[in-house]
Amino acid sequence: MSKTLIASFAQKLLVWHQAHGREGLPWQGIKDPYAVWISEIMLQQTQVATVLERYPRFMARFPTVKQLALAPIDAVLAEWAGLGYYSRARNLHACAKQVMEQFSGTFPSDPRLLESLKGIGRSTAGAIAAFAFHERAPILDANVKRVLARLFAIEGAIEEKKVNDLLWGLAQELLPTDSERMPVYTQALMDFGATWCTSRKPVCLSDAYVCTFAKQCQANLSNQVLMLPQKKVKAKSPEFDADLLLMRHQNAVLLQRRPEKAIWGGLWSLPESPWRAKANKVDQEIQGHFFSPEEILKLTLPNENAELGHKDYQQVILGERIKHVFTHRRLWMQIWHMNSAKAVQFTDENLRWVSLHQLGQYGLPQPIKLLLQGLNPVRDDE
DNA sequence: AAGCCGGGGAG
DNA sequence: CTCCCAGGCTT
Repeated sequence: MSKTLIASFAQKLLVWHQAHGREGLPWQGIKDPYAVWISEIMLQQTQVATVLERYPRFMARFPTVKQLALAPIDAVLAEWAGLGYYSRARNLHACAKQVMEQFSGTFPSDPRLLESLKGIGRSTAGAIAAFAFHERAPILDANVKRVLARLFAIEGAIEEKKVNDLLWGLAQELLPTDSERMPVYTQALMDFGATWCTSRKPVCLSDAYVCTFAKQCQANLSNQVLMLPQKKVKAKSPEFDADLLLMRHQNAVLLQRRPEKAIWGGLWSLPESPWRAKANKVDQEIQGHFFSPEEILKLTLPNENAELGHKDYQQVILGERIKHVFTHRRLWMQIWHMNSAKAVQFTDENLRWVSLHQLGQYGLPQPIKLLLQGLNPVRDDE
């Protein structure tokens, strides 16, 4: 490795940051560990533009770790709805309780202790320690992995442990000696990866600017920038079909809480059939139109079918067909509309009638939220 | 080591 | 369309 580059990297990066760093992001320059922690979790795998709107809202709703710890999980999930990766919200809540109980409500500064908390891995621990406590702890997010893989022309898929260990070692070596520089250095590193050393349109390949590291970057010197970092090829995501029951009783709709381990874990959604491998076109047309009300109930509410007796509903109407794309799956949801003559009381606490006006209090999957927003409430005087 | 977990923006 | 992202957890 280039000793010269390692020795001069932090200083050069800081000079770059002074001229080209991002400004005006609401979580920049924050010292409150709680506020730093929320921003770091929210920004995991999530775009800045999205977080820009949601971060202030979350902080206003849960201003302190104590208030977050005392809040019901449904309130946290409702505030998190639409952000995805809902284990983050569940872990956030659990972590707040941990901080209250194990650390008397004060975040520890030691990255190893931070890493012992729910939902905080090595990189997030490093970020919190650096931003809030000026600790000389490295981060290794996608930005840093890309920057380092290019600077040092590191071969091999970054998913491999050997490569990952190498990157962590470099991230540690490159840290500024002066711990007081850690917040701005960490911010600069992310800014550089996010705005200059980007995945598909890095500055070194345009003529807008000359990259600060053009003469040191091994990938640039060997014309390999777009080929690094290397990644393993992912399998094509499988496709599934599912049937969802949209049961209404006046202004209320029947919601069901999803199991924690599943996709959309812990959120409230419509009763849903098991997923099945997507059928071909002919099968779709055959199945699509021949479900009876009994069959829909049996598919989506197998254990509650008896409670929701046959006399309580009239007919089933073939509704929307919604395509939803996940990172590793594609799902086609067939919505079946039914009306219930009465609001059957369920013994299952995971089933609940919810007024259309109170949907905001529930964490709903984004496509379900959009679907239910399109429903017209029945007027009270009708 | 590999799979799982969302959603939206960029190209 | 595909790829990408201020990752971490589970198996």
